[in-house]
Amino acid sequence: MEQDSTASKALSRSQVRRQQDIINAALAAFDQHGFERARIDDIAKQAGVAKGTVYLYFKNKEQLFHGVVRHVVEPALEQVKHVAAGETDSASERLRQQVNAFGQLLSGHDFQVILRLLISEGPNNPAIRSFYYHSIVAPGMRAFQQCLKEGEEKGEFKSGTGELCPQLLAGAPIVSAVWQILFADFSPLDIHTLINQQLSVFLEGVSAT
Amino acid sequence: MEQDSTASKALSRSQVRRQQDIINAALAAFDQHGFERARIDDIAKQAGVAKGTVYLYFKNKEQLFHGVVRHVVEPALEQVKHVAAGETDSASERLRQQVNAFGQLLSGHDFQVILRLLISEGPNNPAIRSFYYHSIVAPGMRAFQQCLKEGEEKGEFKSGTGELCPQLLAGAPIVSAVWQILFADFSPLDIHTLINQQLSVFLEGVSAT
Amino acid sequence: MEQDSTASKALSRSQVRRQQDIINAALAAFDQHGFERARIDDIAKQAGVAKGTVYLYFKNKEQLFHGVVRHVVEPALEQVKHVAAGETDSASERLRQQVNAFGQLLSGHDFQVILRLLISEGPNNPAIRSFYYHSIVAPGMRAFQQCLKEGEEKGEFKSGTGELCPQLLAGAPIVSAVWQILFADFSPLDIHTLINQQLSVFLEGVSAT
Amino acid sequence: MEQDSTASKALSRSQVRRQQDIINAALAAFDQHGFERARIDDIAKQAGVAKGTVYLYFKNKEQLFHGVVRHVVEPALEQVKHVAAGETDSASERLRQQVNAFGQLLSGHDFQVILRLLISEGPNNPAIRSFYYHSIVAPGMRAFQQCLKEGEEKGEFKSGTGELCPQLLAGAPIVSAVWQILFADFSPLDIHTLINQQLSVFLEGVSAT
DNA sequence: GATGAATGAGGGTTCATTCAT
DNA sequence: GATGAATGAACCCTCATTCAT
Repeated sequence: MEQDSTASKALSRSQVRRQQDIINAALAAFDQHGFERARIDDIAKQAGVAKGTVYLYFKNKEQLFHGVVRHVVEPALEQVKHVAAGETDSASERLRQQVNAFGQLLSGHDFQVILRLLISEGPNNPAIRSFYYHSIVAPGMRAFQQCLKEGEEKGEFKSGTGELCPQLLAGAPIVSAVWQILFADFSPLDIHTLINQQLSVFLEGVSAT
Repeated sequence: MEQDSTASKALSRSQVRRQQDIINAALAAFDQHGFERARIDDIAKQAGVAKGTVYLYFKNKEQLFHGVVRHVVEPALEQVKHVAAGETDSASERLRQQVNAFGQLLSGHDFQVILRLLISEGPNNPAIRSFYYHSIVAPGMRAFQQCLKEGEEKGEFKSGTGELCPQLLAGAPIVSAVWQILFADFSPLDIHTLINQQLSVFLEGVSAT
Repeated sequence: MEQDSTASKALSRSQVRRQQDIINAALAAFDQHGFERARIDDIAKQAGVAKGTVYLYFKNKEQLFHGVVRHVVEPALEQVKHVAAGETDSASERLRQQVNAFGQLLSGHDFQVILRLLISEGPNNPAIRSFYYHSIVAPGMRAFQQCLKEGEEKGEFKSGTGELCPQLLAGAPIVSAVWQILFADFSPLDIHTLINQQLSVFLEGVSAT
Repeated sequence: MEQDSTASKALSRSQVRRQQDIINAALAAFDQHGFERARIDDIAKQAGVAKGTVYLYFKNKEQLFHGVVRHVVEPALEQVKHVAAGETDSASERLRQQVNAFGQLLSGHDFQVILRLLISEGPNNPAIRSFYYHSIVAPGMRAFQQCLKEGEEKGEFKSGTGELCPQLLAGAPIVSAVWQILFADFSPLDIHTLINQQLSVFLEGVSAT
């Protein structure tokens, strides 16, 4: 009944647990050393299993990488749908919620690791890029655009707002995450501050009057 | 006296040429395969030198990476200074120029490669991050902030604008570059369009009236 | 009392069946991939049992190999005794029968597989070589020699024939089998043709007059 | 001028020496343990080079195997041509020479090792089988058949001899080699004795009278 | 200075064997 | 007894770096 829809084979409770352990160990190792330098041996040790066991759950290192990405991204999908489906009257308010939700995701450490891994390995890994794009990015952009359009139609936003690139709204979250990855130890940057500033300026900039 | 300020030893004309060849070959290889997977062997072949020769110019692969980053970043430093020192009366106009210049940089392929490499290898390479931060990023952010402050003082921008994070203005260029790296083959995104939209909305949002 | 003389433990009917299944699967796998490259996993799957089950019937891969060899060789032992004990008057005729019987064995696919495995693995496996030598080869050679001697004594073969190496008569069957293993796909060779030609020439060459 | 016709790349004197060392070490290791169980590490050590060096001379273990086979087989090709081109008047005499030459080859340890390796690995390695068949076996068989035909035409051999399978004459050498590989430690068998006996009986069996 | 053959540590992956269920 | 998940030693091959020429 409560079959996991994405699992290729039915796994027992303890097997699921083990797989999670391996994924978490891999996430930590990828974070610390990057994909290439992460050692399967270390991941196994960290997960408390033998090296060979990793290969019972993932065909090879690349599939393990896929597993890690899915593990971090999938829980966010629900959230994305939920926020996108929000039914607030005010377009501004919905935009605030959506951008904040997006920022919430990218402020989490795991998501930043995935972003970094994606940028590192993505160019040689179209499959993972495709998964990420179609499951998170494209829906997110569509939701942003929908807001902009509706806001314009309702007269809340000035004319032309609906034609803006939705990527504009991703600016603050993305910049924050990249800054966090690269420059956090030279100068801190609070992601929510940045997002709020962006939202304020943006909404002011597109408001109808 | 005719010592090159960054090189540890004086290089003859042909040696400089050779070093450039190696750096260009390395840039191409790092772009194509990422830092870890790029082979010194291939780089040497591409540069038309023997493998050992690479080690005459760079102590090891990591120093070669540094060389590549410097090679791409240094020419931009002049430009940054120049734009920052621009003396246009209008703060809006200077901001436009500065953000456009920043976007110009990040729209170049080489700079996108460096951004990607930085995100990939930076976390394990504080030196390179530091170099990049202090030579490009910090000055850029200072220039942005200076504009915002002056604009507010002159009454061109509304009160509070000078306290905004300068990173806000990096949003469009950074998002464009990341998008280019990851999603260009799923959906195109023109960097200049995005920057212009961001500038319009932003300036509208902070204008004094 | 109803103990199987070669098995270490009494096996039930269904267990014997299982053991046979495993042996047959192993024979097929050894044939297809050779001993080293054959996977216990595949053998188990092919035999319709779990991997661990193989180890209930055979201590390890080498013992499984022994089992396979015995499985193919043992049924032939009866035949060898029977033919060797043949009581035809004519020495030529008995020789014909014996060599043909030998050829019959070696024309079978299973026996060719065993020959190949023996040549591959025998050098590192004196036990298996010894078993094969003492159970099949030595008796066979003795039977050949007996024929030659009796034929000479009876005046059917010329003087000195009894001193010929009995291995001479193994020529055609062995060459055929090796040819089959190695060169069948470049040029066919019919084992029975070769044996008949050998017998004709040989008998002509040793006949008394 | 004295360029080696088979080498893909020109090798210096010392490189040729090194390649020979590696081949010899590999031959010894393959002999002792078989192809699969032979360790590149051991081969390198035995050859007095580092493990990586083996891969400078051979792309992988299989190419090393090819190299070993060629190394043993190629020197024999000259001999084969020479003997096949012999111009003795008597067909019997030429046959004697040819079979003895064949036996000479197969009595050498190296050739026996190659035979064993071929039987072990050949079934999964059509290329090596093909090389062996076309360079040694087929020419040998043609030479035998030519002798038989000419002997019959000259009236030296009885009618029908020209239609015999040439493989008949390979009997003694092959049986000797296989015996040597498998049963030498149970019962010795002198290859030249066997060959001489085979030749005597055969020639007696096909002589015209 | 330039070369490229040689090095050898290192890592992903396989697979015979074990053992808790 | 039967299972198959878990183990971890073993091994092929790669590649950054060195150094004799």
